[in-house]
Amino acid sequence: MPAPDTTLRLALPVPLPRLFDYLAPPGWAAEAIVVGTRLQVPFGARELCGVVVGHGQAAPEVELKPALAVLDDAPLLEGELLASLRWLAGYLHAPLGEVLAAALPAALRRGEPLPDLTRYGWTLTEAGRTALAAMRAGKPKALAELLTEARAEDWLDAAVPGWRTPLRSLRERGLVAQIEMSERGSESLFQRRESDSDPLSSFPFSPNPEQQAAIDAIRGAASYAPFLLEGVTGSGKTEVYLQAIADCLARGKQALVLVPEIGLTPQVLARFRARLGVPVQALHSGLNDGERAAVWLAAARGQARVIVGTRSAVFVPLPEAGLIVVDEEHDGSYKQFDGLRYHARDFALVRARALGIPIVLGSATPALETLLNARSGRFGHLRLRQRAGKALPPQVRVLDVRKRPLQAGLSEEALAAIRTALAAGGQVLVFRNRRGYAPVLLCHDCGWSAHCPRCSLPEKPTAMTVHAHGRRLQCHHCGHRRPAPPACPDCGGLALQPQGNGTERIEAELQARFDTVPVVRIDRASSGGRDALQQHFDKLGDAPGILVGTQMLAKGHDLPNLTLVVVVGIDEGLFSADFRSGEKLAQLLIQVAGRAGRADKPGTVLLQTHHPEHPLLLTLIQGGYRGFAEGELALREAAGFPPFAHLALLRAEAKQADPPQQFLQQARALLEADGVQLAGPLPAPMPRRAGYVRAQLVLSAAARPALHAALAAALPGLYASPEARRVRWSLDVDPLDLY
DNA sequence: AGCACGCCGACT
DNA sequence: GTCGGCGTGCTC
Repeated sequence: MPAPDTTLRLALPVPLPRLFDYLAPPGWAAEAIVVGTRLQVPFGARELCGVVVGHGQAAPEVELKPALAVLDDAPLLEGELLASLRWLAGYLHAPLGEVLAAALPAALRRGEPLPDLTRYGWTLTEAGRTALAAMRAGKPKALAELLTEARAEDWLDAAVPGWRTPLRSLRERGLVAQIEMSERGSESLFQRRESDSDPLSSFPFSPNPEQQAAIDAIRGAASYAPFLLEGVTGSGKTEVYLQAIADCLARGKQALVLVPEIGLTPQVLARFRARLGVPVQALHSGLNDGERAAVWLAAARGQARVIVGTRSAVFVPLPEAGLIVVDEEHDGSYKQFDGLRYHARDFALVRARALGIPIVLGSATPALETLLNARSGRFGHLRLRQRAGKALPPQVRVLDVRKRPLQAGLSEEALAAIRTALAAGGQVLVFRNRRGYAPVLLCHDCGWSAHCPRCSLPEKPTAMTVHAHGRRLQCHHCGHRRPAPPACPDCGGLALQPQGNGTERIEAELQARFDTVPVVRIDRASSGGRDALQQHFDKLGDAPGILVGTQMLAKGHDLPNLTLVVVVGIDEGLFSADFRSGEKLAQLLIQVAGRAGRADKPGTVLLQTHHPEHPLLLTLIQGGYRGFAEGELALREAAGFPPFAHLALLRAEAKQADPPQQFLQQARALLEADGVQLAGPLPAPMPRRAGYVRAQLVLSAAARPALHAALAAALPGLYASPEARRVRWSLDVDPLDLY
């Protein structure tokens, strides 16, 4: 008979690549504490909350400490979720403790007790009923009138913004009392429906044949089945999701819906709630820790049946899982950019496989990875080609701005088009392609820009980025460097300039020129949140006006009067240091173009560029996103980039330049392996940020196993190396950006 | 990552 | 004379 297990193996939230063993707390047998339970333990000079991930026998070489307390009666992490998280730790080469910490809601990660899932509500007391008639008109009275019926707090949150202020005055006078309502998830939160029968039943929905085929395919999946649902804006993807979710609910299963950060608007939630007719739990950054923990736990207990959330919602437990939907699957916000660098879409696929359920990835502009999976037959490919309504596609025109005078980045032609659109009573969107690109040198006279002569394909050039205050150019793929030319090598002109006009300057210029209409700038700095964004749109109304902004404006709120979209700054996307920039630009252009024009008024899209003949623009305009994607996939294959190769990026930064170089040099030596190409150490394309010098090492391999083997072999040495202590370093498996 | 321990400058 | 700078070492 084997010796009984006497120790507990814990995953702790520290960036150390190992587990820690403890004795059971006094009065406990180690065997009685099951895997997935949280324990409070002493750790050095502090206390931590860790998760039991195994048992063992006492090792004689180290003196083990006893744990301080058992925090859960039942395992918090178990089954498929725990198994998938173990897999994720291996895939990301991250400590299990860090992965589990990322998966748990913050309150539970800190060791707080499980939240109370009781729904509380408020209602009038006897005294309140008596006093009601005599109350003065005002907010307290209005609230008191509502509370003649018992109202749940979540109902009040939705129906009466700021209700807690008048509530306080009522409570202080003893007019209201808190009561317990039914459990979270057990009743409809936001509407009483006349017909409480089947979800969706009271809404007429007649799917077109393509929608029906998609719904049937998802419904017919009995086990793991990944689908790409490809359809342009307005083609009815959401209806397909809703039908598939309703079907999943009818089978008694839970559904998880992931949406991008900007996609989780109150409108989207309201639509899901209204159409499904069951409670929909939202999980997003606007919730406080207690609310997040409550939703997470409600999912774990099977009380939450539909969970709609952003990236981190991919970590909710789904004991009765039936379906996962990833909307706008190409969206970059699914990838976490600091801490644990996971990709929620990819992890959702892993979970769906482990859970044995269908998963739907929806997009009008699928990521090339996803498209390749669909093309190779690994994913089912569902297409929605028909547009609801009869909105006409916008007219797209390319504006050649070479040698044209620019006002804050805008050409005379663009300004004239804006003038005309405003005069006709329309609204204008001036869209500035994403800021934050590494600076690239561009000749304004002829459009020339510097490409790496060593590693560029002629058709897929890799731009060299500007370093050393404009004196030097460097390729961050292969490290090739050369001095920046004093004049354009092609046309001899002296109009070489790093790209980039911020939205502030564009706004100022437009405001000066068009002082009779409102000019509203929207970017992360100027818009404080979802509500603020909506207020900006409200401010504009239907009247002529100009919106200036980046990313955030690419989709979302409908602007029925938007007749002209001007896109500037696309050259940085055409010629960028990053191999994915073309894909991102194509996705963005399709998205912004989709915002121009409505059924009755076709819109116009103007693309300002120094490269009117660029193949990306030509294929996109002629062949749409699919045309672009086919060409881009061929180039990626030829150049050996994802999805035909697999990358990992080792980054390091420090206040001085030397330690990152030394660390990465050391890493390079450790990572040398068959089937893995290494590039670097190189300065990061944006080498300085917040006083830190950043450098990186790119790993690439044709086959994943070789990449992972090299990482697994090298990481222990990296953690142990003295160089590692002198830098902040991180490993990014499947990086989205090479910077 | 924290947190302690450990040796050298400007302050009550 | 101390408070405090952050270098390096460890955490079952």
